[in-house]
Amino acid sequence: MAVFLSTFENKVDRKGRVSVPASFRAILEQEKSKGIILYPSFKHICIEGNGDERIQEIVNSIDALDTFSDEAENLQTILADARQLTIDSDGRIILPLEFIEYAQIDGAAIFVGLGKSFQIWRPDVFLRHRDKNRERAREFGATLQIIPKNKAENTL
Amino acid sequence: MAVFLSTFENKVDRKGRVSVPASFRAILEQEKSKGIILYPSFKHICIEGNGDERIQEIVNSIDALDTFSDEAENLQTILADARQLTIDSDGRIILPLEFIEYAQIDGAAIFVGLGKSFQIWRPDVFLRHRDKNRERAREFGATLQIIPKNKAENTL
DNA sequence: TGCATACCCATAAAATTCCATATAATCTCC
DNA sequence: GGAGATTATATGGAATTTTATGGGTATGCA
Repeated sequence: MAVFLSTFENKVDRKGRVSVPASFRAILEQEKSKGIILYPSFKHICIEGNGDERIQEIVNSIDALDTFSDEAENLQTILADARQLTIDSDGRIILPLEFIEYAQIDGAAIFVGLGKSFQIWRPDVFLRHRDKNRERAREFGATLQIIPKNKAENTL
Repeated sequence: MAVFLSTFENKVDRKGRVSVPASFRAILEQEKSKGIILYPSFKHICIEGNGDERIQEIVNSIDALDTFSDEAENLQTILADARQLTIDSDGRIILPLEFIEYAQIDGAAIFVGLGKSFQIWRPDVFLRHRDKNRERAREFGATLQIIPKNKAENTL
């Protein structure tokens, strides 16, 4: 399985266009993803990104829940806030204004690979976030649990 | 399968006409849906909408239930209150007066993608609803369980 | 006739496609 | 192994197409 890796900083022009890193595009293509799904992060001031199979998983999860439950509505919030964007022939997407505003992006954006997904940040905000994370990791020591393949579960 | 995603605000003119978002139209077309089916929401002050396919699922659900159960009656109410509307050559529908009144729509409407269905709201009412949902989702976001693709095959 | 609906057209804004170029990465042949 | 050639990537701008929306007109039914 190919994963989103590394970070790339690209420019965002006046129209909100930004190149998707070539290596990310290659992964999406391999997944046969028609486009790219973006939605605002719950936790951070950044945009979360996935191939479109992730959305299928969310829709299936909603179906498995009681239609009127709070859990179903929580997941529907993601769908309502998400946008499916097509990658143009030059490998670019247009960042919708609401995402540019939410992530405070202006002139440039950083794509951060997180394995199964990626994030898009305003560069200086991301650098501060990374520094904080590194410091915390040093403090507590990174105790990463590797989950056996057959027990892996997805959470947001 | 394509899903209804994102939110779009469109104007409602004096005749009650409103453009169906192009991406929603594309999904209905792909489903070969003859039109668009709307009915008032049980839970919220808004209109629920979907293509023929989803209605077929609701009909099948009713069949599977005890004819005299409360749940069957609820679902039958949906069918009784539902209207099938045609999308005109410009991609618009005419919102029936009873729905405009129920959802208190006046001048503009927001289409909200929820995966297999969507909702139509009065904009300011929806914004309040969304803020509430976002807050709750953020609270519980970390525990949202997404069903992995291979485990979701046998739902619905 | 009067109201509701379908159909047609015009236009402005937004999205998409196309083209050009500069820079970085890769290849090829000597 | 290295210089030049070739390809891929990122980026800017312009042209074209799609979408949203307002208005008008014909059609039909009560």
